[in-house]
Amino acid sequence: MRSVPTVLHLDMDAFYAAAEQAAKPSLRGKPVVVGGLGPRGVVATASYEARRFGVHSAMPMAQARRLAPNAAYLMPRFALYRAVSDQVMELLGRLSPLVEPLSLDEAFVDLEAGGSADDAASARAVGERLRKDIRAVTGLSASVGLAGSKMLAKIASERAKPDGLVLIEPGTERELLAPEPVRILPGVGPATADHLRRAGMTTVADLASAGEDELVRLLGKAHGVSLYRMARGIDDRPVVAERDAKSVSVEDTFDVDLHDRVRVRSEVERLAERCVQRLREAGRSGRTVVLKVRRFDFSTLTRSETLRGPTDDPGVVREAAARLLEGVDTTGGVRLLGVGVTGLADFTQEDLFAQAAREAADGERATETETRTGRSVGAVRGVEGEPGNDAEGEPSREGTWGPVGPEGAEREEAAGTRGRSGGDGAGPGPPVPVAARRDAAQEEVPERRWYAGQDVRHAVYGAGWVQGSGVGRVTVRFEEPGSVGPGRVRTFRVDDVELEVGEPLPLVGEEG
DNA sequence: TCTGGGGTCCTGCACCTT
DNA sequence: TCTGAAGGTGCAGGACCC
Repeated sequence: MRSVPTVLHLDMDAFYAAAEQAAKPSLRGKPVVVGGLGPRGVVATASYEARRFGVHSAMPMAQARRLAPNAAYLMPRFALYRAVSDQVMELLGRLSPLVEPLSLDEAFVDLEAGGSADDAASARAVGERLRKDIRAVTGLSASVGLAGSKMLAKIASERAKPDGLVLIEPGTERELLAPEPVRILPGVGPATADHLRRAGMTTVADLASAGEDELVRLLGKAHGVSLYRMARGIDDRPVVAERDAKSVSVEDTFDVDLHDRVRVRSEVERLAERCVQRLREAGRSGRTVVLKVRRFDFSTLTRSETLRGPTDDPGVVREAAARLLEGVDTTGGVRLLGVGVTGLADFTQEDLFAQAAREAADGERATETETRTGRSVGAVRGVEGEPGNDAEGEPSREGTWGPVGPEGAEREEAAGTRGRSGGDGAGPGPPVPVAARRDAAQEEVPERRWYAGQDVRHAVYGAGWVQGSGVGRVTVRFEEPGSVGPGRVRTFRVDDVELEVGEPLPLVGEEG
């Protein structure tokens, strides 16, 4: 808690949807919904125009389509969002060395640590200038909250939305929070709110007057203590710049529940390989392998196994995940599978083994190697019984073809669904999984697939984006972020050789 | 109506070691 | 040698966040 409002919370307004509107002039002022387009997709972000129809984040896509049938439904394009996010984070970095990104579109900044503000007036000025700079550089609007703590800065930015700035003067927080519903406090979700409601507490004032002991009794030690403090406006959490990931995971929801046990197993192995690929890209290894299964009835269970040492070997993770699957009953069907790795380290058991081997080979300091854990390598690898898996181990890191762009893997993450269903004709359905793409590429030239919102380039008409595709045709609108007014629409055969995948264009000219 | 994906943190229980 | 308490670790599930 500070006596000056120098904790800044930045939140980009309807970020994904706003970025799409900035990239596609014909969508400006229109309802836009970004999310998974498959039958089990959900809304990631809805533009403010779409929100007027009742569409909001985490809503099933099918429901969103019923509420706003005329909205534009687009797949997320993380390469674009990440590029914009990098620009924004760069601006924040100029204000302070202490910037804590929460996601692509949100961050805390400690203005005091950066010496950029030391009272309410200077903090407000910094916030307003930041909003102007963000608009100039990205073309997008952002909301800013300023307060003496992270909790209140976040509440302030929520109140500032859209496109505003709210400063909460230190000293006024208790009074401000008292009448608010308990859900305003971080960490209070639907379950906790319901729990509290049953105990007769619906407002922050109710929590503050209930006392710490009562909240601990209801919610447990950690949650109860922190909630009591927050209810009284006390939040001492510092802005933390560096935070190491603690786990890496991948998961897929299937368009149709899987019943075939062999298929389930092959999907688990494929997910394990994708997980290890991500792990390796991050330069990490992990010790505990986690399998996640969501069954037909939405019940979810996890199974985990801790290895003797950290690994980034796809064969080891694949086999561990397969072993975990053995103990799970999948009769009735599986709608989601996931594989994750926790207990991350910057080295692998194999590194230690190699190091120990080198030292042993040197033969000079035999006693020193005693304490190393290299001896358990045999166990980690040996259990798997796959001494040769290194050769086939590493999955393809490119493995894309046709219209699936360089950020294919990211779209796959966000699409939420997999498989071949063509959807409703407005889009070609979710992208083809990496493994399937690799297999197909080896066999024959597959039909090219395009998805709604995708960037394309035509040899004659230039840059544009896919409006929809189906029955062998793809419809493209030719416009760029800087275009004046909606661009022209043309329809092509999906295999038109003059049409190719395009790169996201900067939302604002290079000068911006 | 029908519920994504990638995370973090906490709790409770079982088991093992000291 | 046996027993019980305490603490650490592994595991599973739940809640929450963006």
